Amino acid sequence: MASTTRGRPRSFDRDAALDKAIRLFWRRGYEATSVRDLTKELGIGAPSLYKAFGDKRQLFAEALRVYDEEYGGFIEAALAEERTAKQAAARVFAEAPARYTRRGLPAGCLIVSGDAGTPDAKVAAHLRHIRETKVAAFADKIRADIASGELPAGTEAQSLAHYTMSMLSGIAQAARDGVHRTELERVTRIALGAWP
Amino acid sequence: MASTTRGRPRSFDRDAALDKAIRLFWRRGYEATSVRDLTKELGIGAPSLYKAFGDKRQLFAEALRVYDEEYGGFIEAALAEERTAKQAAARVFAEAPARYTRRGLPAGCLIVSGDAGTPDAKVAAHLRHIRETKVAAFADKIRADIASGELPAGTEAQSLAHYTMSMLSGIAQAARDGVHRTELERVTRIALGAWP
DNA sequence: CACATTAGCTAACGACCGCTATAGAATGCG
DNA sequence: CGCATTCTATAGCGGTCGTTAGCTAATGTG
Repeated sequence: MASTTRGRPRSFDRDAALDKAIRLFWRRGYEATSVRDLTKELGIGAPSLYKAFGDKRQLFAEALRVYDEEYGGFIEAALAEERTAKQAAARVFAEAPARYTRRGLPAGCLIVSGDAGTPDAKVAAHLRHIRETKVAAFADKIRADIASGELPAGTEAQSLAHYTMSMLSGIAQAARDGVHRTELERVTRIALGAWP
Repeated sequence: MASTTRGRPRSFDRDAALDKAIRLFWRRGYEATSVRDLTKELGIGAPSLYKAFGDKRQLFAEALRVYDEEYGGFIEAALAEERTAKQAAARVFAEAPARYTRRGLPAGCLIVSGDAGTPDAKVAAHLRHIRETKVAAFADKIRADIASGELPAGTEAQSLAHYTMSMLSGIAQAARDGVHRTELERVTRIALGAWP
């Protein structure tokens, strides 16, 4: 019992459908993406969507998780792989403009703007939590560098982390407004100059 | 003809109602603010709202205009009143954290996030245009300082303007996430360090 | 007073929202 | 085959969206 393959098999590729949902949420945000939009884009009926993904909120949560792994996870990668916090910041600042303006993908960042204008408090809180987690991770790496003497003793870790992530939010928003990659790269080059 | 006071007089204060509408749009954005929300908050019926302000889009446009004069115009003021672009940036960076976290007012900035998540292309384009205008105004002042030798010859005016305004977008978003004024002030203090 | 003019109220329109009951189609198992 | 199980398609639920028609109320003008 609790067998694996009983009954009629699913007639669509769940992963491919999820990827399409990710792009739709990415482009329009949670609120402006309707279930009808999703069923149309995914090429499936509403009941199939609900069977496969739960409800709209659960689908969004899963989209967020996969987005963060596949598209938005470059921040965690930089924090993990670079030796110093400043090198991580430099790498994030170098990569973000391209990430936020990829051809064939929506501009900006789902985690920055996905909850924009939704009255759904749970969705907004979820995204805020993800953003806060990223700030905290950056602050941790900064603190480690302060402790090791890599960064000056007076450095305000939390504020420098907020600075860096706010800068990313800002250029993600600019990307949505149509600012080009090369210009965003000039902006982040300036931004790195504020680092101690 | 085209007389001033004919017919039944309006039973509510139009300016006060507009101010309430501004705050509602500011808090929730264009899309998430329904006409019903507005009529409830403004204490008037829907037909009165439509008579006094046109439709929802026109009301939003008027809210934007007045917001920019009363709440968001500190950027233009700084550009006009400060001698140098850097002094203007310093003033904007000093003022913005308080502006974005005023007690009794919504957090963040209507012009930054008012169009968030709306499928209404006209509304989005309108706000984008306002944002672009502000970037351009900043870039103009930077260019003047480059011409006068106040700023180094190699300074990228457009990018420095984008940097400054993206930083403001970023902290406006952070303010919406609940980051406090004092922390935002530390962030903008860091941000000013990137200026030449 | 009668009348034109303007505002307010009730109620509703058609369209869309997220979601689902119901019935039929496709599979594995016996 | 017959049957349980699982997915799909149609159609529609109750609710909200922005907006407005139709009527009443309140004003200035004659």
